[in-house]
Amino acid sequence: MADTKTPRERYRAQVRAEIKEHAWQQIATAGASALSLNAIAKQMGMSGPALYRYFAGRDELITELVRDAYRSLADLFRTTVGSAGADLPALAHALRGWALDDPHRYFLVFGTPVPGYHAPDDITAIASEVMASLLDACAALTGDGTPAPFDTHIDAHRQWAAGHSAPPAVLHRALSVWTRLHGVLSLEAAGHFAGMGFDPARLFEAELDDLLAG
Amino acid sequence: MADTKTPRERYRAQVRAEIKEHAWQQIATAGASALSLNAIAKQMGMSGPALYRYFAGRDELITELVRDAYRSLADLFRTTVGSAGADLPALAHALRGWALDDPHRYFLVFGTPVPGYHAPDDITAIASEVMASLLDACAALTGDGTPAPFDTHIDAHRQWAAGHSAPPAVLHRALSVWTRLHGVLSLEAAGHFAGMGFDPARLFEAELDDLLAG
DNA sequence: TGTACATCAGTGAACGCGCGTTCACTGATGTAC
DNA sequence: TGTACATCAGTGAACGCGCGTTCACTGATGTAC
Repeated sequence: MADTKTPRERYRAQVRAEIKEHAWQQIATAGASALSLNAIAKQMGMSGPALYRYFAGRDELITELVRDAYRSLADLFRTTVGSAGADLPALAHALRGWALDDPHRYFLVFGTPVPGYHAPDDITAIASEVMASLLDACAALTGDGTPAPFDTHIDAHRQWAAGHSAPPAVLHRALSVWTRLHGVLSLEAAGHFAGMGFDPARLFEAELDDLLAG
Repeated sequence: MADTKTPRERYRAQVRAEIKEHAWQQIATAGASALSLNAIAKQMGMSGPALYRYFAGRDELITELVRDAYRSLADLFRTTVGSAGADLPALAHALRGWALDDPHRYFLVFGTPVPGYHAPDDITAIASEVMASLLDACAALTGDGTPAPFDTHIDAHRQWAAGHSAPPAVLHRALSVWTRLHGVLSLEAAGHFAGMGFDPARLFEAELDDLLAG
C-alpha cells in the first residue's frame, strides 16, 4: 500500500500538471488575459476539447493557477521563516525574487482582479498563511515604531490577522510592509522604472532599510 | 477669425470625443483588455467600420486614451500646485481621488503595460510633468530625511528628474512617495483590502503621515 | 489465462460568437465658379 | 443664386481569425469473472 494511486490517476495528475505548465508559460509571455485553452491544447499536440477531461473550463483552470501561485508564495514564506527565522529582510528578498521571477504571476495574485471574479474560500485561507508569516516577521522586530492614530483603528478591525495575537503597532507595520514592498515591486515588475536610469534593486534596498528603521 | 475650425472639423472632434467617452465607459466597466471597437460603434448606433474614419485602429485609440489619462493627471497636479502650492498632502489626496475615481484608468497608466506596447515620446514627456510636480512638492518639505546610501546612487542617475535641480535626498523622497502611494492605492483600487475590515482611507492617511514625518 | 464488459482519454465536426479590419459603394455636406 | 464638382461620413457585406464549449463517436486501458 505504498501508493494508493492507480496508474490512471497518476496519468491524469501528470497531464493536469502539464496543462498548467503550458498555461504558466503562456501567462508569463502575454499575461493572464491572453490565456487560451485551445492554444494550450495546440502546444501539447492535442485537440481543444481534450482539455475538458481535466478542467471544467477556462475559469476553473485560472482559479487553479491562482491557487497554485498563492500556495507557492505561502510555501516560500514558510520555508524562509523555517531557515532564516522570522526575519523581515529575508522575507522581503524572497518576495522580490518571487515577484521578478514571473511578473505576470505576481500580477495574477496582486494585480487587478479579473472582473467579476471572486476567490474561493480556500484561496483566502492561503492568503492568510502568507499574512501570518509577515506578521511573525514584524512581531520579531525590536522597534515597534511610533504609535499612530491608525493603530487604534486597526486594533478594532483585526479579523484579517486571523487570530494572530499581535499588538496594533505590529499589525500596522505588517500592512505597511505589504503596501510599501508592493509599491516598489509592482512598479518594477510592470517595467515603470525602465529608462529612468537608476537600479531598481537599490531602490528596493533603500525602501527596506527605511522600513526596518521606521 | 474667432474660430478657424470648419464645421466639419468641429463635427469630427466631437465624434472623436464621443468615441473616447464610450471607450472610457467600457474600460471603467471591464478593464482595458475588454475594449472593443465594434462594441463602441454599437453603443453609438453606428456600424463598426465607421470608427475607422476617426482612428486608424484599436491601437491608436488606446494610445490616445493613455495620453489623455496622463494629461488629466498632469493637469490635476498642476492645478493643485497652482491653488494649494507645492503641498505634498494636497498632491497625495488629489492622486487618491484620481485613482479611485476610475481604478481602471489608474491601472491603464500605472498597471501592467499592454504586452509589446511602448509609449510614444510625448506621453513620457507628460509623465515627467507629473514627476515635476511631485519633485516640487518634495523639495518644499522642510525635513530632508536621513541621508541614505541610495542617495549617492540616485544622484548619479537623475536624468528622469528632467532637469530638476533638487538634492539627491529630494529625488529619493519623490521616488519613495511615488512607490508608497502607489502601493496603497493600487491595492485599494484593485480591491485587495476588501473584506479585511479596516478603512483603506485611514491606512492611506497613516502612510501619508509617516511619509511626511520620515 | 482468457473472455466480456465498463471506464475513460482523446478526436473531429460543429455551433455561435465577437473580434479587427478591408472594400466598394451611397448619400449628404461643403466648395468653386 | 445656381450649378458642377470634390470631399468625406457612414453603410453593409465580406474575410479570416480564434475563442469557449457541446456532442457523438472511436479506440485504448483497466476490471471482473
